[in-house]
Amino acid sequence: MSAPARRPRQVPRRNRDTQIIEAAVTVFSAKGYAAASLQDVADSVGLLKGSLYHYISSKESLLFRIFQESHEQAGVLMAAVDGLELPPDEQLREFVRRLTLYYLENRERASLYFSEWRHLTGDDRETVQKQRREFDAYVRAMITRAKDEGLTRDDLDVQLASFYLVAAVNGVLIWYRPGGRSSATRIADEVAEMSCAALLARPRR
Amino acid sequence: MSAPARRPRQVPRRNRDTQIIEAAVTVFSAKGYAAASLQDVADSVGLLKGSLYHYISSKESLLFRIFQESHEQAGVLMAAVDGLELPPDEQLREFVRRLTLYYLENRERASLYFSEWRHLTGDDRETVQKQRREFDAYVRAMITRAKDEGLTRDDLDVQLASFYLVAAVNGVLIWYRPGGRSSATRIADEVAEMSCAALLARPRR
Amino acid sequence: MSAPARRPRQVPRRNRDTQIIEAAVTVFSAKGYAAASLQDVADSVGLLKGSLYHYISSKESLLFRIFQESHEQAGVLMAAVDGLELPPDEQLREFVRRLTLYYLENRERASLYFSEWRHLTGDDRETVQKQRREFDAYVRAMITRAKDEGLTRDDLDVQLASFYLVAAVNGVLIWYRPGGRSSATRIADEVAEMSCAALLARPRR
Amino acid sequence: MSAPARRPRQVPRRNRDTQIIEAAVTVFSAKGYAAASLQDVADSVGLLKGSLYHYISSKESLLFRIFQESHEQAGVLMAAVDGLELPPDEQLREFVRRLTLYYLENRERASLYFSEWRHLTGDDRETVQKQRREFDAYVRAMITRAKDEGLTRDDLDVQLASFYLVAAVNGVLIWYRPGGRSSATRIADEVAEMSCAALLARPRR
DNA sequence: CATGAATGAGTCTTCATTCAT
DNA sequence: AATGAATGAAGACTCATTCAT
Repeated sequence: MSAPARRPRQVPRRNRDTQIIEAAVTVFSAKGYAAASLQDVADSVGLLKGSLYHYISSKESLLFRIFQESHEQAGVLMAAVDGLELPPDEQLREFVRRLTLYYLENRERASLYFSEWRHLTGDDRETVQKQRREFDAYVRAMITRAKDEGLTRDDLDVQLASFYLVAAVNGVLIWYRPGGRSSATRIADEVAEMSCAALLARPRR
Repeated sequence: MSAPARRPRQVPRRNRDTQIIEAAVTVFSAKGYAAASLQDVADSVGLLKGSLYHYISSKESLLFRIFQESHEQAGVLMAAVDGLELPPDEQLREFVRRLTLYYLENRERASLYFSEWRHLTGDDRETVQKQRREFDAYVRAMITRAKDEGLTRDDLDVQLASFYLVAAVNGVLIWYRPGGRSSATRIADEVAEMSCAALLARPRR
Repeated sequence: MSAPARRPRQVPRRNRDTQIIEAAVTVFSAKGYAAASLQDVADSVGLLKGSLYHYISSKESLLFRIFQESHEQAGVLMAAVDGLELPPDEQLREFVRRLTLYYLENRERASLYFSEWRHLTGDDRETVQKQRREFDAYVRAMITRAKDEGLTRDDLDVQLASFYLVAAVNGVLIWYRPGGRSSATRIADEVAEMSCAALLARPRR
Repeated sequence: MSAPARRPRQVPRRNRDTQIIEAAVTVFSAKGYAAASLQDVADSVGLLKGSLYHYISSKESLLFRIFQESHEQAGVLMAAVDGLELPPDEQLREFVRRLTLYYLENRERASLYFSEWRHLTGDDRETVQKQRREFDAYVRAMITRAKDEGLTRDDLDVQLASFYLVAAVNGVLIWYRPGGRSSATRIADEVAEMSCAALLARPRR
């Protein structure tokens, strides 16, 4: 009794919030949002189910927060690529390369972003859809610029091409399994190469 | 007398089995397998929840049957493409075109196949994984042949390229929304064009 | 079409009724009445579940009919033993011997009789309870006679002794497993020997 | 202040766990495990069906826990009898007496133990079967010892006799109804007397 | 902050029973 | 007699969420 009140947790308390989000990313990504339970999340941060509600307001809000993080990171990536001020074809290659790398390093988060948006409702859903449209618009603009400069096939359907591009790059989330023969950089280079080849006119090399 | 006039029930009977599978495809695809309930399926075919069990043995088995249908259809498609006996590059183009068309016409079924396999367990899961590996092997073989005949970049990573290809084509399931400006054939042609461009060396055109 | 209408079943139709009861005895005895399903019974006679209702009016009635058969057989046994007109001690031994043999030969039926009466309701239940009381009365009368003739301990509690006897003999239903070292007759003799020793005063042997 | 006045909840709390087990013993014993529902159990402890799962992990596990308690109590009983270090014949009598008393005082629990083990599956079942074999082995050893010291009939079949003994004593669970003419001790004495008479050679009295 | 007990609605599944054919 | 589709009620179990302590 005389012992000074000690923090009983050995787990460093700093940033329970972050811990919870990370646990949720893992759990949701492993089982799918709908099939995952908050119990799983609570278990993996060493909290009781009920205690989670000190940090989140609902299961859905937890998902939303994960999405917001992904969105921010995508924003950073786009800004960084823009900052390079490259010509459209090189920008495209660089964008694909960086996006691929980002995916490889954040597979769980990114997978959630593309497969579980369905489970958001109301405003959360609209927010995310708007953000996704912004992302698409960015890609479309980039390709449009390339086309305007004659770097693509003349008859390229920009909308279709940008969808194709995004899906092809996202694909890495599905098929990549860590520990394969190719390094992340190698994969990113290859994906960028193929994506550029798909969209751009033959470079004179 | 020779053919007694059969009252065709006003309830569109005849193939409850098929009805149920189709309803399940729609429901699972709309809400996700885990979030969808058999209640939803039962409602949409006009049966009580419990009555479904005359036709299925479990929710998972229903998913599995949907998968098996998709698998069979994919088999038909691969056989048809093989039957054309085309050179590798043209075979690739034709394969992508047909697969895209198939996806566009069976969006729900095909989406399930790629996003809900996680919810299969035991033998069902293994069966599906084996089938998926067969599909991948088919694609890989096709690309390998193209590479062997010098139709691709010399340093193309076949494994990586085949993953990329499959994902890019699958992508159509994510972004295509019916009623858009482009016809299905147009889309299929474009997707095939981009996919070939991504993988094959520049043809002399 | 020209072939004469044949009985399609290879299973000899004669006595579906009996078949069903026998199947029910086996199924109920294997799983317990409550846990057994009519599906199981139907399967094991090669009928559909719904078709059973041509032969039975309810699951409970099926149980009741099994009980009635057991009751009749017990009646036959008691009558046969009575017919021997033995002195009480020998009658007791003979009764136990024959009852034991009957149990060994009708383990499933007899087990049901002692473990599943709970699931009868209303009149069925009362009927069976009355029959059981008759059986008890028979045993009690036999022991009373033995006591009256000084063949038992003087202070034997007849009621208690008859319960004990019945339970001890019934026990064979629990522990006997066919294929053991002892023959049925051997077991019956031993059980009779121990039962008589338990109840009767030491014979001068 | 030193001992803050705790409001003892009006709901008789304190050991929900124990309450639940006891309610289950009563309910399972009254209706049979298979026919009893957790609803019944929940009702009788004043909880919602789903809330039971804070305390149990499944219906079967609840049954298993009941069994484990019975097993422990049987262990205590055997140890106590062993502790008396009696000669085999007196040990047998004492064992039967105590076991009978235990049964009379724990009729529901003990009945479950003998009639519902069928509904355990997997490891639970094996555990219980092993425990039952241990119990049988104890009884067999006791009778073997008696036989070795010439206290039984020379040709006694020990295995058969021990089965008979156990069944005869268990019988009390079936026929005893509280409130009868005989006290528990009286019954226990009588059962012990009859059981010893059944197995042992006639003492010189 | 954290607990842990409790809720209430919902999920999949089973099954005795009915009935038109 | 037999089928097989359908019912309706119930059962075990799960889970997001709340709240007194």
